[in-house]
Amino acid sequence: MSYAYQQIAEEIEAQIMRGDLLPGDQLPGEAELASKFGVTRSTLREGLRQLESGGFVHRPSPRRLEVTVPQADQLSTRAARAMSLMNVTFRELWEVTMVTEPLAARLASVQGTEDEISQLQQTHSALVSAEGQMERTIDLDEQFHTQIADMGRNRVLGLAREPVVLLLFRGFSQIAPFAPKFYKRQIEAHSNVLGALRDRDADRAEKWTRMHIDDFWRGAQIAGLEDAFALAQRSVTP
Amino acid sequence: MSYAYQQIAEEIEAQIMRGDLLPGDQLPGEAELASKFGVTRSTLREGLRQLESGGFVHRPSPRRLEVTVPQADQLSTRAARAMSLMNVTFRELWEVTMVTEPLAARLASVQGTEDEISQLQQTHSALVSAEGQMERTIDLDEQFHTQIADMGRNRVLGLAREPVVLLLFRGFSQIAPFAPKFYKRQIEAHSNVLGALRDRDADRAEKWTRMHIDDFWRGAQIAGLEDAFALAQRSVTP
DNA sequence: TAGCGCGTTAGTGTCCGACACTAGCGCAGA
DNA sequence: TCTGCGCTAGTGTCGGACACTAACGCGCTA
Repeated sequence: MSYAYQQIAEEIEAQIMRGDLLPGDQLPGEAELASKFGVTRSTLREGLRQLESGGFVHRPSPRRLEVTVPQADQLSTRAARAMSLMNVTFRELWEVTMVTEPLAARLASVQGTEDEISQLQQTHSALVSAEGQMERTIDLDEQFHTQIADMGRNRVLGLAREPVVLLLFRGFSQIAPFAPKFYKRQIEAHSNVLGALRDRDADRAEKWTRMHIDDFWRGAQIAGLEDAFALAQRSVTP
Repeated sequence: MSYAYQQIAEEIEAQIMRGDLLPGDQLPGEAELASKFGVTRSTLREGLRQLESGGFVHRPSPRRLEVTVPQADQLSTRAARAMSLMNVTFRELWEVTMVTEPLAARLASVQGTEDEISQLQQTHSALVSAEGQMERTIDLDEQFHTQIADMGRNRVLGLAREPVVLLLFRGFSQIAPFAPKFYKRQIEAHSNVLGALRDRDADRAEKWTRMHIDDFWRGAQIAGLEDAFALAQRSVTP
């Protein structure tokens, strides 16, 4: 509140929240902004960095600074890292996932398009043929669930569940060695969820999802992970 | 990735995630850091601003820069503003709240201490005596639910629900004028939830919470808010 | 006339040096 | 030993500078 760079960031953020600046709007050059706020470019730039990392502005090209809506994946990554630093346990993650994913499935069964369902089928097929490959299985599992969440047309659910699921499913890498048959059970569960979605059967989709997540939990118990800390390791994205 | 200030922020953040830097650790002075990274103070400071706004470092005193875990309320505020900018609807918020709050109540009935229950009672009493005062009712309502969520000892749930509930309950200000009797119904519902928690009755606590949120939704329907956008207005915190 | 290539220019990322202000340390005095 | 004061180091801000390049406009050519 007291420092100039902070005031600048807050002021511009407030203008965005108020609607004075709309996503897509281009901001003036740094020199102009600096003189408008009565500070040096160095100071102004510190404020801009803060806004940038908050996701309120970004540079589509080096010469263009424009207002944006914070991106979902940026928020998810931040949240996941924060949770990891807070040493949240798999139990905490699981308890939440037990309510978000069944909801996602229910919504998807109502809102999902045929197109999305066949895309989901493709992801599922890829998962089937990845049996035994841990890293790939984790990625595809996460993708399967995220696709379902997207089908539900609920961005709030998307934001709330993404970091949680991200951290939880990473735990599969610690479960798989203890229970190799989990690959098969996972495939079977996904297959049942997919079928329910195809039939537009909300209750069945929800029920199978719940059982699926519950099964995951049994795996975590076998691996002794219940109260272990979940780690956010950045997966290599080449 | 390419700019120096960004590399610095990423490098330090990585050290924190990796555990090379632990929360509470003090960082060297800016001059020393700058020379360590081979950049000027100005450039280094831009990186620090980015870390600061990400919640990874903070200044307890102007002379001390230390590593921190991102604070929950900071993340919630960011998420709430992002959701608001994404023009999320009350329907989306409600659908998620319908699963988070009942879960919170269930966990609270198991994990909550007697002390916390009596604190909750106090919040409830304050709500009763605030009947008719909209702003105060909204604040106390949010506090009541947040206290329950905290009782559940699940930080993931806390992070996931906070921004959602924050935005949703603000909508009460648009419902109240249409349905003045909602004050009474809210008080009654809270009272029932409180009773269930006192009896450690998880099912009843969950059920009443669900009904309570559902009731809220009926109010939103009466006010025609179902697909209206939820706004994140910063409440004045003096 | 329309399309293309090239030079110019404005704007960004980074650097350098400087100064006021103050938190926190050490030292001197009681 | 405790208290008060000056000093120092470190932060926030300033002003100016320079290399590099994206974007614009201009003229040239077909």
